[in-house]
Amino acid sequence: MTSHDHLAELHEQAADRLHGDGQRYTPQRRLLVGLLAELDQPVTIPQLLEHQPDLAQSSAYRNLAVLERAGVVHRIVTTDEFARYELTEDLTQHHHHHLICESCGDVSDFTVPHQVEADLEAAVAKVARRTGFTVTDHRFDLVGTCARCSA
Amino acid sequence: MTSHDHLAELHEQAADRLHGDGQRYTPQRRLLVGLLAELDQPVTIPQLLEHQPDLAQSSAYRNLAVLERAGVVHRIVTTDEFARYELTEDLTQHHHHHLICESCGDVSDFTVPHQVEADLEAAVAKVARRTGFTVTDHRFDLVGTCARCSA
DNA sequence: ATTTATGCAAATCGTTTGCAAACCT
DNA sequence: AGGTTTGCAAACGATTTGCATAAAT
Repeated sequence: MTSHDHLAELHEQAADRLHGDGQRYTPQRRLLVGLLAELDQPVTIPQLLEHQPDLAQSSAYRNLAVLERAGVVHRIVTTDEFARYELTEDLTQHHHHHLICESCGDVSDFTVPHQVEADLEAAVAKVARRTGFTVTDHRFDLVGTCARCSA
Repeated sequence: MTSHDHLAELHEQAADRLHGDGQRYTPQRRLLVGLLAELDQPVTIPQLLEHQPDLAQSSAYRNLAVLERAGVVHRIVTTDEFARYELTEDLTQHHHHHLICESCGDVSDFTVPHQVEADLEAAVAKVARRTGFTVTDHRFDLVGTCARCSA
């Protein structure tokens, strides 16, 4: 499967989810999805606008909110003042976690061994049972200093 | 050891850390530390002001920032618009994680079995080695709906 | 034609900051 | 006195919203 096919499939899935939510897959929404796929790491809205200066800021906020409600993008809040957006895990095919750099604010992805992930899941299930909390998502993020900033 | 002793020790440790950072342990800072100890869960500044309406909002923000720099409190950002504050783990003696309710915004603590925590630590160390990232903190939080909200 | 999306500018709201009075030491 | 902390009100800045225009169906 070529990268082009991947992209085509991604857009198709995005369109499906938006339509399922009664929304259109407009050119600008398609553009945002394409950008997020290309950048392949959680990005802020200012970063998106840098790549695409002709996007209106308010429309970017609005469309990312629409995409989030439809389950196409995921919004993450770290430690700084900007929210970051990335494609949802089930569109990118891999469950991952985040390395959050407190110095430059950058966020990158990492994965843990399958066994560790399975243990985490088991612990989550137990906590849920014990507390009556309904878990929809878990986050296992590392906070610190990235290689570039500590150099 | 009585709860009174606990509190006295807490204040002593807080004072030490502030002094080590060249700061004073003023009555208002002591009040904030006492409140956080009493509430025993991450709270927003509006919540703190509810409990202590005579606190000036700006001073609360400023003093919590001072306490954070001195390592007495920890600031956490969840999914809503408010930052939350709690005493740092080494002052409360137990490593814990957070249950974040997307419905009411409430944050409560939970712990996982020691073995799971150890596996996590090992995975963290491996990722750090592989990526050159210096890890100062990890967060393992569950996002979902609390028992009260799903009732 | 009617509904939905877009872009601009203005509003919102948690948080930060300037400044003068109160408080240490 | 000299430096710090406090409280008020004003400023800040990321995000949201009102409204008029432009697409889309």
